[in-house]
Amino acid sequence: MSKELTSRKEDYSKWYNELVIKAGLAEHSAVRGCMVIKPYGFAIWEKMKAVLDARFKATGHVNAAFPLFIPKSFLSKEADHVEGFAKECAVVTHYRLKNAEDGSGVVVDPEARLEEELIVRPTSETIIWNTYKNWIQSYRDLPILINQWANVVRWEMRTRLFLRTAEFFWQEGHTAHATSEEANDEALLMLNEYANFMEQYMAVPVIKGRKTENERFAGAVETYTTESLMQDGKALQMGTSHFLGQNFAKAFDVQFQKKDGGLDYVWATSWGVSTRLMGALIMAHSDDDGLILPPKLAPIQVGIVPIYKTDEQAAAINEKVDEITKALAAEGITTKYDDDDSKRPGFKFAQFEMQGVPVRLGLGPRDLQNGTIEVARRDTKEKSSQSLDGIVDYVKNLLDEIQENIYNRAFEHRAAHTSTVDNYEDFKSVIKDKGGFVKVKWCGSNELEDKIKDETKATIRCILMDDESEGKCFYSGEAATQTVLFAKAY
RNA sequence: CGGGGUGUAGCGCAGUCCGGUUAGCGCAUCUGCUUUGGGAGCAGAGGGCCGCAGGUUCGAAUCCUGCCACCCCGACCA
Repeated sequence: MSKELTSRKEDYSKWYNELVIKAGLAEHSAVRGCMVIKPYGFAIWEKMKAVLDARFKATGHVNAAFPLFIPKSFLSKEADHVEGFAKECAVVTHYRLKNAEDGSGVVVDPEARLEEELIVRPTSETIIWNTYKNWIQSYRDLPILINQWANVVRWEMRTRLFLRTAEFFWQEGHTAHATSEEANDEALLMLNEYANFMEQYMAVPVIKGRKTENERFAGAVETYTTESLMQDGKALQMGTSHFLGQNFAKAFDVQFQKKDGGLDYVWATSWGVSTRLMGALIMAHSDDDGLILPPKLAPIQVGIVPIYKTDEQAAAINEKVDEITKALAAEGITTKYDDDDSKRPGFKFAQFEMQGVPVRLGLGPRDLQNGTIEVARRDTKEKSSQSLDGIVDYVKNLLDEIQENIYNRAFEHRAAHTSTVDNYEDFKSVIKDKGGFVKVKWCGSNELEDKIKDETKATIRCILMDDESEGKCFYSGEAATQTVLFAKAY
C-alpha cells in the first residue's frame, strides 16, 4: 500500500475512498455494499452519538428499541411510503437451513417458508405506528417522544463507504402529538438541534430548508433538511426531520380522544441522522495529507511523539510526557503517546496527520534542555516551539482555535461557492464549471425540476426557510413563489 | 438490469497473447545489527487450492466451456 493519498485535485472521489481506508475508519466487508466500521472510525461515531443522545434527552426524548424485521404487509399501508422504499428492501422468506443432500453445504429448507414474509427495516415508521396504536387512547397519552439507535438496510445499487451503504447505522426519532402545530414545532426543534450539532461539533456549516415535493421523504407532508457543501462543490444532505401530518396515524388507525371530546388522528414526526455524517465530516475538512478532525469529535486530540537516541534520553522524555499527559487529562483532553520504538518519528508524524489528530507534540533532548516542546497543528500544519510551562493552557486554547478555524474555512468555502443567478444560461455554466450552490427564484414546478435535473444533473437541495417570494422564476419567468438552492448532490 | 473491466502471497501488481525448470516483483510481516528533530539502511527468513468446476494435453496461471465474485460507467437513492 502506498503511503500517499491521491490528491483531491487529481481525483476527489478516489482521494475520499483511499482516505477512509488509510485513516483506518472503515473498509469493505465480504458482504456487498456493507462496510466494517473499524475501531478508529467507530470512536468518532461514538462521540457523535454521545453528543446527539444527550441533546435528545435534554429536549425530552427517551430511547427505545423496535424490531429489525417488519411484516411485509405493514409497509404497504401508507401508499407513498411503500412506493418510496419497496424497490430497495431485503426480504426474509425462510427461517431454517438444512444440509444439502449432495453434501455441498447448507441450503435453504424449502419446507421452512414463512407464512408472511418479513422485510428488513429500511426505516421504522410502520412498525412503530403499529405499536403506537396500542399506546395511544387519549390526549393524556401524548406526546410520545421516542428515539431509537439502530441499523437499517436499503438495498442500494451503488455504494460508497459511509456516504451510501446497504446497511447503515443511524438514529430515528418518532414522535406523536395531539396537534398539527405541536408536531411541526417538534420537527423544527430537531432540525435546529441537528444544525447546531453539525456546526458546533462537526464544524460543518449547514443551510436549513424544506425539501420540494420531489425530494420529500416518502410519506411526509413536509421534509426539513440540513444541507452542506463539500470541497468538490457537491452538496451533501446531512440530516432530515419530517412533519408526517396524520399520514401514518391514518394508515395505522391511531386515533385519540381529545380534551374537548371527539376523536382525532394523531400528528407525527420522524427525524434522523446516519453514519453518513462520517462522510460529511471526512470530506468537509480533510486535505491531501489525510484526515482533519474537529477537536470536539477527535478520539485523540493530542498525539505525542518522543525523539531520542539513547535509553537515558528516552527515559527522561517518558517521564516528562507522563507529566504532560496527566495534566492534559485533568483538563479532559485525550492524548496518545506513540512510544513504539520500531517506528521513527517521521513515520509517526505522518501517521497522526493521516488520522487527523488536531494537535501533535514532539519532545526531544533539545526540548528538555531548553524547557520547550514542539507543537504542530493539523489544520494549518504550522509548527512552533512552546515553553513547557503553561503547555496545557496553550494546547487547550489551540484546540478551541482549530475547532473555530476549520469551521470558518468551511464557511468561507461555501460562501465562495454559492452563486446567485437569474437565467438558465448562467445557471448551466455555473453548475458545469464552478459547482457549489446556485441560488435562484423558483416558480415551484415539479416538471421543471425534473427537466433541469435531466439536463444538468443538479437538483433542488432545499427551499430556503426565510424565502422572499418576490420576483420571477429564473427558468420559466413565471411569478416566483420561493427561493431555492440547486446543486449537484451526493 | 444494460455496457466495460478485473480475479496470481496480507496489500498493489507482472507473467496469460504464443502451454514447458522450483510462479516472480514492490510494499507489508518476522529475525539480527546499525538507526531515530518529517514516511530509515543492510543482511537473512517465512508466506501461493494462480476466483471455482469441468475439459483439451505427456504437461495448464497460460487454451476451451460453464459458473461465481468484485470494480468502473449508466437507470435508483440518506
